[in-house]
Amino acid sequence: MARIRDIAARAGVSEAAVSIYLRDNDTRRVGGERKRKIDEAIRELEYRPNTFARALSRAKSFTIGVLVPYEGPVFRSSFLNEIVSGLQTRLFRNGYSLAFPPASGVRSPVVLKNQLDHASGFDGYVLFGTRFCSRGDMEENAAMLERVGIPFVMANMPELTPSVNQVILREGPKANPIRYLLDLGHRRIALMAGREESPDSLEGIDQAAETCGQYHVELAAEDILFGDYELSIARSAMLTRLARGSDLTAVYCLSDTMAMGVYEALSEANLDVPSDVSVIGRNDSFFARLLTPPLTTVQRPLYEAGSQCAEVLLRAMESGRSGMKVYLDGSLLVRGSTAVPSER
Amino acid sequence: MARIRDIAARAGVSEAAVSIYLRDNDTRRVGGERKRKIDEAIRELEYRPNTFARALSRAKSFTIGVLVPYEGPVFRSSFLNEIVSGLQTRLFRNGYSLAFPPASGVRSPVVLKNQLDHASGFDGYVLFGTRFCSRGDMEENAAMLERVGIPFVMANMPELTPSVNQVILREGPKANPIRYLLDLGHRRIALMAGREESPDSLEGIDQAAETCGQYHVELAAEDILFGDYELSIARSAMLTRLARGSDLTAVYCLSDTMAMGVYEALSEANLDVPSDVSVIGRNDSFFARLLTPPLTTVQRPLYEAGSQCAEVLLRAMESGRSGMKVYLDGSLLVRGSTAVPSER
DNA sequence: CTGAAAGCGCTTACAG
DNA sequence: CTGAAAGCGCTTACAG
Repeated sequence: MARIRDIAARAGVSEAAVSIYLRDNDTRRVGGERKRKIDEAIRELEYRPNTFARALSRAKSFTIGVLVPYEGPVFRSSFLNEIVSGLQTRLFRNGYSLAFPPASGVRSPVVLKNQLDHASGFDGYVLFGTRFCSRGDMEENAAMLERVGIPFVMANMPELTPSVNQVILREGPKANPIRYLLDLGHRRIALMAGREESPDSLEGIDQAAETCGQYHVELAAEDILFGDYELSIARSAMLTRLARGSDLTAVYCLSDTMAMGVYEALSEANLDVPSDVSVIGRNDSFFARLLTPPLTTVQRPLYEAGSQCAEVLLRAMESGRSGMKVYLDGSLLVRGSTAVPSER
Repeated sequence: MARIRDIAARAGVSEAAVSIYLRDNDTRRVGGERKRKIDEAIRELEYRPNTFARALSRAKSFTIGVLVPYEGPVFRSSFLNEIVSGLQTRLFRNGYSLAFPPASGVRSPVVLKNQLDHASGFDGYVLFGTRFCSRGDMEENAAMLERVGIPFVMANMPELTPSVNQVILREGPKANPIRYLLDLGHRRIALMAGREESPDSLEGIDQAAETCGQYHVELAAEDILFGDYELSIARSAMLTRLARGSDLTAVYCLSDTMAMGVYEALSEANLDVPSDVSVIGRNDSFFARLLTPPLTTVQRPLYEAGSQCAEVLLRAMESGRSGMKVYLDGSLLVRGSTAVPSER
C-alpha cells in the first residue's frame, strides 16, 4: 500500500505538498509542474489516502454510526431498511460512510454501550429504536449518547426528552385508521400491537383507546393483541383471539407484515376479508397492494424519515444544535381490505 | 472525549500500562492495585478508545467494507439485504464492523474506485455484483481489488477468474425449474430475465435454452423477457409479450419480485394462475408463499451465502488464501402457481 | 511557493 | 512489573 511518503519521494516533493494538493487541486501552494509529478505518482502507485490516518489527524472521519441496539440481523426488517435507504442516499451525497458497529448483549443499553466501544471518533450517530427497546431503555440510550457529546439523531421513537434530535413518525390528522373503521360503522375492533413494552405499541394503544372513547366504544383488553411485529406471531395471536368468539368486525395492525399474519389467520378461520372482517395495516410496504384483497394501510414516509434524519444530523454536525424535532405524518390509503360491517 | 493520556494521568500510571491492560485484562504487566485504578478512571471518564487511532497503530481496523458499486439505495433490495444479514451476523460475532462507503458515479468500476477512496485501510471487502454490472465490469472490479492487495470475496456473481474468492449461488441439480415445467408438459415457456447485460441473466438464459434443447423445445427469442429485477418493469414486459398472442403456458422469473409483476400482468389479461399460465419465481422471498396462489419458487440460501462470504473472508484475512470458491445450490419449492398445461 | 517539525491518539518494542 | 520513546500515515501551523 503506497503511503503519502512514497508519493512525495517519487514526485520529488515534500509530504506536505502532496497532502495539501490532495485536499485542494487548485491550491497555489503547489506549482504546476510539481502538481503534474504528484498526479503521475498517484496514478502509478494507485495511491489512496489511509482512511484512519486521515480521520485521526483531521479529527473528522466522514463516518456516521448506525446504531441499532439489537443483537440479530438488522437488514431483515423492511421497515428499518426503508429508513436506512433514505439516510444512505442523503449522507452519501455529502461523502459520508455508514458504519454498523457490532452488536452484542441482551438489554438494549448494554448493546449500545458495546457498539459505542467500536464507534468512538465517528462524526455522528443515528440511533434506532427497536421493538426490544422500552421507553426507559431509549431514555437511557439517549442519555448515554448525550454524555458521549457527539451529534446524534433518534429515529423510530415517539417523542422523548426535549434535548434530543428526533425524527418522529406520527399518525397525523389524515390517517386515523380507528376513526375510519368507526365511521364505517364498526363497533368491535381489535388492535394488533407489536410488543408489550415497545413505546410504539403503547402509543398505538393509547390512540386507539382515545379514538374509541370519542365514539363511546370500548377497546376491550382482550381485543388488544400483540404480534411482535412478526407475521407468524400475529397469526397465532389472531387465531387465539378468534377462538374466543368471532364477534370482531375489524382489526388495525401496527404493521403490514402483521396484517399478512391476520389475513392468514382469518383465512384459516374461514372468515372473508373484508366482508367478514376489515383489516388495516401500516407502512404501505411494497407488497401491501399486491395482497388479495389489496391491503388498506396507513402509509408512512419511511424513506423521507431517513433523509430527514440525515438532514438533522448534518445540521447538528455543523452547528452543534440539539433538540431538533421533525414530525412526519402518515395518511390512510383505502384499498380493498376494508368495508362496512355486515351482520353475520 | 477522554484520551488514554487522561486515564494514565488520573490513574497515575503510564499510557503504555493502560493500553496493555486494555488489550488484556489478565496481563501480569500491570499490578492489581494499578489495574483497579485504571478501571476506576475508565469508568469515571467513560473512556472509549478512539477507533481510528487504534486502527492506525494496530494496522488492523476490524472494519469490512461492503462494496455495492451502484449509486442508489442499496437497502431496498430484499435480495441483497438477506445476504448482508448473513454476513453481518457472522462478522459481528468476530467483532467486525460493516462499513458502506459512499457510492457515486455511473459505470460500476468508476463507482467502485470512488468507494475504495473512502475505504482504504480496511481489513477486507465484500464485493457485490448488481444488475448494472456486466461481466466485463466485474472482471475489472475484481482486478482493481486484487491490485489493492486486501482480502476480498465476491458475492452474487457467476463464476469468474479463478484467483478470486467467491460464494456462488447456482441453480443446482435439485432446482431446474425449466425442466420441471417441461416435465409437466409445458412446451411454450417464457423466461423473465433481469437485465440484458447482467451475468446472472445471461446464465439464466443459457441454462434455460440448454434444458429446452434437451427436450427438443425451442426457447424463442421473443419469449426471453427482461424485467430488470423490478416488479413494474416485469409487469410491462409481460403485458407486451401477451399482446403478441397468449400461447404461453408457463413463465420462469429470475426473481419473486418479477413474478409478482407477472401475476399482475396475467390478472390484467384475465389469465388465471396456474390454470392458464404457470409461474415460477426465484429466491423464496418471504412474501412468495403468501401470494394468491402461493408462488412456486426456486429457494436459494441467501442468508447462508452471506455467512459463507464472512467465513471465506475471515479465512482469507488470517491466511491470505485466495481462489476459494463456495457453491450453494437452490431447490425448487412447488406451491400453487404451477400445474399441467390445459388446452385453451 | 516550499519543507521540516509537531501533533492526532493509539500501540509496540526497548531498556530497566 | 514499569515508563520513555518511537512509530502508524496523515495534516497543519510555522518559518522561510
